[in-house]
Amino acid sequence: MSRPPTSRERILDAFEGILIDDGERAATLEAVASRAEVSKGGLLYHFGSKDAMIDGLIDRLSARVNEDVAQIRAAEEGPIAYLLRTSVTSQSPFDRTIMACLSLAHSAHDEVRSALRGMQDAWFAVVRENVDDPVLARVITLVSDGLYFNSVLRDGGQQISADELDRLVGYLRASAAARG
Amino acid sequence: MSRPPTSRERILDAFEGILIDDGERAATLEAVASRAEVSKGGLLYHFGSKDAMIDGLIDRLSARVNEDVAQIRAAEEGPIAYLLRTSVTSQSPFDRTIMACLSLAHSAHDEVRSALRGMQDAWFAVVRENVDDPVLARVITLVSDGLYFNSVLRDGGQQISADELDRLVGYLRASAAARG
DNA sequence: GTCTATAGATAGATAGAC
DNA sequence: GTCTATCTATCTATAGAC
Repeated sequence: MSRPPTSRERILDAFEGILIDDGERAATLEAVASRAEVSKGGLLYHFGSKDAMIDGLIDRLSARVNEDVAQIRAAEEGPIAYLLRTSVTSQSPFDRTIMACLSLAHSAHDEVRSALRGMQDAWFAVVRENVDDPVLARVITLVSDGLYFNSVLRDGGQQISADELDRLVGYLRASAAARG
Repeated sequence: MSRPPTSRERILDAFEGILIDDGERAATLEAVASRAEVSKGGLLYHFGSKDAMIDGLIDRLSARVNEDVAQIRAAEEGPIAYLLRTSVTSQSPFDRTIMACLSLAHSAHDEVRSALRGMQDAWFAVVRENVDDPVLARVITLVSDGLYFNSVLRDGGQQISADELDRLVGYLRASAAARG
């Protein structure tokens, strides 16, 4: 387990880091290579073009979505609580991949948006397995989306507090218990 | 009223259009100038730098937020319904300004994020004027944020349907009537 | 107030040595 | 598998004519 990361993984980590910290425009091949501590030529050996590097990030997102859905299903506190708590950015590898893809979503890259829609659809499906009322299920997934939206605009310190998140989770779980 | 738009306004419109259609990277001075049908030099007479153009967009956002908050307060169907219905992107000038600023929010530009946070805070304050329960008020504004989040990932055709939006509005208004 | 021309920096990508 | 050197295109911004 826990081998030292390959160059390929370090490059994707660096790409994510620059996208999160400084946005899409800053994520040049040179900047990514420098942060990953390889040369531009070295980077281009692993990803033959910038588009190929973006495809690599999309593949990583898809893999992590699948792991996440399995964890939502298995969560001890229940799927609603797990989904909402993990929607407040915690700097987990999965969160970082989501935020990085989000910063690419506005560009012409349709594949990134499509992968993020797939993530949303998977989340809605898991919630529906546990919430009969489709309107309430939509409210829950939209609150989750709203928490991600806020992560884009607010740093850790300005995010929703643990207390308020607890009350939010309690409110929506109670609604689900009462209505569906 | 309804004078022909000034060059300044046409430049901001073009800037928004490119940000929405093709993302931040496509919004070069040359592309904006071309879409606004002025030369690069002509653009730089009105906005001395790209940062100045972004500041112009932020000023436009702030002005339109103020108008919107007044309209939420005056809305006949009530503030909750008005806020949620206008959170589904309708291609109104205000929506376009929001989506354009959103595509800049991931970059280093802190002022853009700050202006968007101000918008969210103003919305939350208006909702709180009409919803006593702070948790429910937070749910409502997060659903609104979630709808904007979805607008980034989905075109008009894929967005939430009018029927589902009606059910959503009905559900949250009923919750507010029952609890606060 | 709008234009053309151009400077200076930096982008993505290729070639080829090691 | 990683590097340096280099090509070409494009970016932001300035200068100065009209």
